Formats: sequence, structure tokens, C-alpha cells
Amino acid sequence: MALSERQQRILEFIRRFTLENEYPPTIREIGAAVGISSTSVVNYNLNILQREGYIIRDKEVSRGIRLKEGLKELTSRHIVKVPLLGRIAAGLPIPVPDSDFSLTGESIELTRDILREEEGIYALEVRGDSMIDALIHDGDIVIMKHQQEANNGDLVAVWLKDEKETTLKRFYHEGSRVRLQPANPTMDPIYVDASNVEVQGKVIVVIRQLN
Amino acid sequence: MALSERQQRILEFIRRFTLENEYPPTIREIGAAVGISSTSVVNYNLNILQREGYIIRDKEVSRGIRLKEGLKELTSRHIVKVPLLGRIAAGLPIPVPDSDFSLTGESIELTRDILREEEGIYALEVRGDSMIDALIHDGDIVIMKHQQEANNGDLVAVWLKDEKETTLKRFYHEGSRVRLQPANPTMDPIYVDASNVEVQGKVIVVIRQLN
DNA sequence: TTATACCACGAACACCTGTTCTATGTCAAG
DNA sequence: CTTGACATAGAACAGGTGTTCGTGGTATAA
Repeated sequence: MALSERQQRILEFIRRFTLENEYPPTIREIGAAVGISSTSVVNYNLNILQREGYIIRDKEVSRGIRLKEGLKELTSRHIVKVPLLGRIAAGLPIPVPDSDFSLTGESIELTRDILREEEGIYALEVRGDSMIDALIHDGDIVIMKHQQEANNGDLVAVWLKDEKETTLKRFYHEGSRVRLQPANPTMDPIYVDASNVEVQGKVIVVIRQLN
Repeated sequence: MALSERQQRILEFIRRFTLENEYPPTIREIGAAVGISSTSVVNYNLNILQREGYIIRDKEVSRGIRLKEGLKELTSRHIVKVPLLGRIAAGLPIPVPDSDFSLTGESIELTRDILREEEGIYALEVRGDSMIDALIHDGDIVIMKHQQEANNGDLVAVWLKDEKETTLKRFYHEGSRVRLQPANPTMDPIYVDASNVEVQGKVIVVIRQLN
């Protein structure tokens, strides 16, 4: 159920006051800021905000209001959690992400400097040397975006059905064939029939830790 | 001037309470937690903590205590800012970091999942294809740790004086010579006189964004 | 027209909260 | 032994704070 304008202003004031002061406002401070002269009206609206799931109130405690989203989310909302689904290796199809990309299992956190997308994102750890032609090393982490269509030039994970092999290469449509171009420009492309290719995801970030 | 044990316990309680509750404690809550029965004593110690620069008190306000370090630092202390000093390319020595690795210029933020070290860390952007034998592509970001000595197996940026060239390779001492081994195991190493080699830093993370 | 739900408001209240005052103890320096 | 600084403690106080009560207005549905 939609919030009234007054309730929205109350919520925004709580959010802003809390960030600025590092403690939440009192009933009276909220009233003063939003133009409500009665503590009873503020109390009534706060109870609605709590019922609707926007805030949590601690009873009979001064400044006993916290935002449901939490202060942590406010101050570090530029972190993205990426589910780490498993591994990518030459001889296996890659793990299929759940439709909701839930974070129930292992995950890795990245900042927005590294990763701006959030939809359909998952991470895989590289096993083996077979991705070297993509300049990707055993042990690297690849951040994938789930998609089954590829645009020319995308670096994609493809499953080659006949060969029973996963490979990471740049993808180009060429008539009824697909050209799979190693990222290493000194290496030759391979050409396969389009029907032999199953695109499983696009690589959008590679991370290598050397320790 | 050192804090008394009681003052340290008060400070730690404020920090923990604030993280857990998203609002600071009252004078009486502090007293109860630390075993001080008198609000006057708590008040006295809080005034000392403020004088010594650990907290900030807002006068005559309930829960008017905030930590000097700030809640933001507490909740997102798992982010590291890395100065982005410039570029690494074959024909140039890499930018020399200031001794204090100050963050006055451009920087990139990483989570602790990616980078755990903080001392002597800086980032460089790769220019050109010359690092491909290190499986590092034009446009990649390399995170360096400043050091001028290398251990066997480290992936280091070295400046080859005679050749006037920067290269990234795994470093091995071999008598009076140095073996520089490409990370790509299909490529041959090079051998240079130790006097020709100037280690400039060790690569600890590589990040590739494909957009 | 009536009933109900929602919203607003002032007033009062009980309790919370921070500050101040007074008294006392401990310790180190002179 | 005295003095001053530091620390502790209980009590009292003024003002802050959240909750409750009673009242009234508006809109909608029956």
C-alpha cells in the first residue's frame, strides 16, 4: 500500500538525519522537520511506516528508530555481491545459475569501480590452462553475465556440443557459422557450425589474484 | 595520554552498541554495561574521551554521542582505496609512487575479497599488447605492491635498462643472472644479467573489464 | 443517514535522559 | 602533613522523550 506524501517525507528525513548525525531523530525532531505539531501524529505515522516494513521501532526507547534497509546498506551501497557458482573448465559445461541468482552459497563482493551491472551476474573460478588463449589463467575469477545470445565481439563462454568442451572466445556470427576468436591476437580463430554452439554467458570482468 | 581501562571499555561498548543498534547508547546504558552506577562518572569519562579526540558529544541531546572515526569507517572498513598512478607500457618505466602513496589523485576502490594488503599498493593501467605473455591485456588494471627486491616466482614489473623496456614476468634468481619467465607456460623465458634488471613492483591483482 | 477507516491534533502523563552539585577517596608532589 | 589533580559515587534536578487519551474532520461504502 502506497505511502502518503507525509510518510514519505518522514522516511526521507529519518534517512538523511541519521546519515548526518549518526543517530536517529526523536519524535519531536521529526515533527519539527516535517511540520507536524503533535507527537501523536508523528507516532501514528511511524507506526504505519513500521507496519509497512520501512522502519523498525524499539519500544519506549529514545531515538528507537532504525531503517529497515539498515545503515550499512546506505553507507556502502556501492558494493555488489556476486554469487560464486563454481568452476569453469574446458571439459565441462559451466554451472547453470538459478533463475534468481540467489546468494545462498558462496559469494564475492566487488565495488562499483569494478562492476556496475547487477542483473544476472555470477562468478566462476577458472580451472586449467585451456582458457589461456583468452588471456585467462588457471585460478582466475571470471564474472559472467547470463545470456544465451551473443553479439559480435563479445567474450563468451560457449559449450561446443560435438567436442564436449567449454571455451572462452570472442564470438562472431558469420552466416551459418560462428567464428570463435581467441582474445590473444597472435592466435588463430576456429570456425564451427552455429548449431554446434551453445552460448552460456558473457565474460564482463576477469580478476586474478597472485598470492 | 593513555586511556584508563575503564575508558577503553566505555569506548568499545559505544562502538559495539552503535553497530548493533544503529543508534548510540545513553549515559545509563553505558553505565550498566561497564559497571558504573553513577551517571556522573560516566559523564566525567565521556568528557575525557571527547577531550582526547575519541568521541564527539552533542550537548543536552539524548544519545548525543558519535565516534570520531565515524560509522562509515566502521561499516565499510573492508574497502581499500588504491591510487591509480598512471599506465604501464613496454617502452617506459612505470610511474614512481610517492613515498606515502597518497590518495590525492585518481583512485579505485576494491573490496577485501579482492585485495587484503594495504601497504605500498598502487594501480596501473596497461597500455599495449606487450604484456600478453603475462596474460595481461591492453586496458587491464594491475594492482602493484611497491618493492624493489623480488622473490623467486613473483610476477614483477621490471625495467630492463639496456633494452629500455618494462616487462611483466615471473622472476627467478639464477646465480649472477635473472630468469624472467612468461606467465604463459607455452612461452620461453629470457635470461638477463642481474645488473640489467630493476625491479619496480610486484603484481598482486589483475583486473580486466570487458565493456 | 450511519458506520467505519483513516488522519489529524492538543494535552497529559510516566519515564527517560543528561547535567550539576556535593561529598569522599587515592595518589603524587612539595 | 598538606595540597592539588584525578576519579568515584549518590542525589537531585530540569528538560527530553515516547505513549496514551480524548476529540474532531474527511471520505467512502452500505
